[in-house]
This record gives sequence, structure tokens and C-alpha cells, in this order.
Amino acid sequence: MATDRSDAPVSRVQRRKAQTRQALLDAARTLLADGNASTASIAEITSAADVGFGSFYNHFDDKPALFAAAVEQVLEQWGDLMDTFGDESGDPAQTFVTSFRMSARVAFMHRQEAEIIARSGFGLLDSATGLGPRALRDLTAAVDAGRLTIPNIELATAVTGGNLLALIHLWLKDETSVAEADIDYCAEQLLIGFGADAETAKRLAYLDLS
Amino acid sequence: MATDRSDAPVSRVQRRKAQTRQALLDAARTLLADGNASTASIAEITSAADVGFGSFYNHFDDKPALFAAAVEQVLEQWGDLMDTFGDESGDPAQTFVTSFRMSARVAFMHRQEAEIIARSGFGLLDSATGLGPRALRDLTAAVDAGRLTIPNIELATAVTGGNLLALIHLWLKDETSVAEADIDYCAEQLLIGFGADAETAKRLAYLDLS
DNA sequence: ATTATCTATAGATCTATAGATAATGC
DNA sequence: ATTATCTATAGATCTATAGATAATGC
Repeated sequence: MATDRSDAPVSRVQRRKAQTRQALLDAARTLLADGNASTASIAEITSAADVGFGSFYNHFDDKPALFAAAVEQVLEQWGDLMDTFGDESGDPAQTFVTSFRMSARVAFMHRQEAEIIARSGFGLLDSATGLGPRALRDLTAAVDAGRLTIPNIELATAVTGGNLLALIHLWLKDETSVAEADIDYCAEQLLIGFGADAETAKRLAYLDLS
Repeated sequence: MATDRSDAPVSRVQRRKAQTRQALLDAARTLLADGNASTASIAEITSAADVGFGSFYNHFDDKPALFAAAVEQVLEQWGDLMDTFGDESGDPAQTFVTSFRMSARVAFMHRQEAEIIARSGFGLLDSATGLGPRALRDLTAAVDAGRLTIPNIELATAVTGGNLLALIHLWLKDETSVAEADIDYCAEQLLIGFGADAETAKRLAYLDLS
């Protein structure tokens, strides 16, 4: 008997169907990252995905639905990746800042995903599954634990996103213009802005990320 | 003899032509702000502008050219508006922070422009005529004058844009979620992040804006 | 005479569907 | 038998241009 993870497609038909769907999503990613999403016809998409034209409508209602699903998938995978780096310090301020530093580092390692995040802009905050809710959760916990002092926590989340997007934007324009030191510098300033004292900010923002 | 500013259209024909062009640009603004720019046909645009269909091609090569010009015009007008608030303190750090505070306040007073800025995202930094070059100029001057200490000045510019966009994004989602105090709080944190001491940051970020 | 505007339309897309084909599941 | 895939295409756009019209400038 085959192993049988409950969320995996069971039959060969279902696996093949999932493959077709993913081929379309992958083509959408390429188009999104290259900035050709708005001009691509459905025929171009299915051709890039190496899939019959009509198959498109087996999986998506229209073009916007495909591209929205592709962006959502990128944000989801990003969030999942962050969870694998789960830090066990028990300090939500540290969890927050480590997530921020890792997020930027991951972006610098995956240009295609970085392009898509950059284009989605602050949408990354509103996606239920992405980085925004995570940052909001960690910051709230840090405030509740008395580790940080934040007058407007929604704004703090948005500012965190803004810093991340700023780093990614600059890096996409010129990979040599930002280094890991810049990420950590941003992280330190964010912590200070959120009420951490100078020593704590310096310590948490430059922790070894092994 | 009529008054004759050198950059103004001279003849009646030229004035009418400029009017048609501006009608198209205004229609483009509405569509951009409402998020319908990508789906609007040229016929819909000319109809919204109350202009004959063929007139479109007297002024723009295609749809992307129109929308690019409309965004550019918004950024230009924004920059010009900032210049009218020119501060004469002679302190570039103060000029910088005052521009930031005014930019956000202006956005909170003009929803349509704010929508367009938000959608253009970090494009606002790269536009030759907009806010990015202004911030870069002021920050560079402040560093040269020894008022600020900034390791990566391109990044500082991008982070400034990121904070502005974060404020605008939040305000567009819910006007009650951010107040002027939040703008000034951001301004203060930015100054601290750029090496101002705590007292200077507090003083400059809460100066009366008469 | 010149020039911007307008209307009308040819031709080029592009989307969504219908119906045929191929492969698996029972 | 069921179901996803594929090809082919009808019908609905939509763009770009040609040519007529209207208004100014000289």
C-alpha cells in the first residue's frame, strides 16, 4: 500500500490534475516576475505552461483569478518557510526581529519571489496567510509581555512591511546596493522605534542566525 | 496684447488641444485611483473624458503611455506642492523631516492622489521629478552638514519612502486608523534611525507647521 | 491652409465554450 | 463510466487608421 498523506492527491488523475494546475501557476509566476502579467493572453500562458488552451478553464475562471492565486501561493510558501525557522527563545521581540531579518535574507536568495513580493507591495500585509499577520502577532505578544512599547500597532506592522519592501526594492534595482548589514541595521532601528532600549536592540538585531 | 507666459499655450487651438489632453489625463487619474486602469478600453477612457475616440491618438501612442503620463503628472504636482512649502531654516535635516510630514498630510487631504501614489509604490522613489530625489538631496545635505549620520543613504531614502507608503496604505484602508500624531511619530523615529539625538528628533518632528 | 477633432470601420486580437480524445477507476 | 485534457472556433471585443468635419490663423 502506498503512503497516503491526507492532503496529497490520491489517484493518478488527481496528481496529473494538480500538475497541470501547478504548471499554470508557475507560468504565472514567471510572467508576474517579468512584469508581463498584464499583457499576456491566456494562449500565451497555456503555451508557456505547455498545457492545452482549454485546460486553463478547468482550473481558473479567468486571468485575474490565476494571477491572484499565484501571488497568494508565493506569500503562503514564504510564510511556511518562516515557520520552519521557528525560534524557541520564547521572546516575541526576538521572534519578530528574526523573522524580519530572515524574510529579507530569503528575498535576496530568490529573485523571482522577491519580484512578485515587490509588485504585490503592501498587499503582503493584508494577505491572511503571509507575513503581515505574523508580524502583527509577534508585535502584539511583545507589547503584552512588556518587551516593546508601541502606540499604534497596526502602523508598526505597516512600517515593518515598508522597511522590508524598501530593502527588496533597492536590492532588485541593484544587488550590490544592499548587504546583510543593511538588513540588520534596519532591524535595529525598527526595534528602537518600537520602544526597545539601545542595548537590547543591538543585541537582538545582530544575533547569530545559524 | 495678451499676457504671454513662455510655457503656456499661446493660440486658442493650442489651449483647446491642451484641454483635450488634460481631459484624458484626468480620466486616467480616476481610473487609476479606482483600480480600473487595467481593464478600461480606450473607448471607455475617451468616453469618460468626453472626447472623441480618435482624439486619443492625437495625444498618446497607447494606453500604457497615457497611464504613465498620468502617474508622472501626479508625482510632479506633488513635488511642486512641496516646493511651495519651502522651509528657510537652512537646516537640511529640518527640510527633510518637514517634507516628510507635509507629504503625508497632503496625502491625507487628497484621496485620489493618495490612491495613485500607493499604486505606484516605490516608483515614487525612481521618478526623476517626484519625492525620492528631494529626500535624497536633503539627506545628503544633512549628512554633509554633520547633522545626520547615515551608513547607506540610498537605503535611508527607500526607508523614508517605505514609511510614507505605509502611512498612506493604512489611511486608505481605514481613515481612522492613522492620525497626524502617527505621522510625526514616524518622522521622529526616522530621524533617530538616521543618527539624530533624541532631543533633536523630538524637536524637529513636532515643529509647528504653520 | 492648417490642424485638431470626430465618426466609422477593417482587421486583429482574445475569450469562453462546444465537442472530440485519451486515460484512469471500477 | 468518469473526468481531465486537448483542438477548433464562434462571437465579442478592441485597437489603430482612414477620411470627413469644424474651427482657427494668416
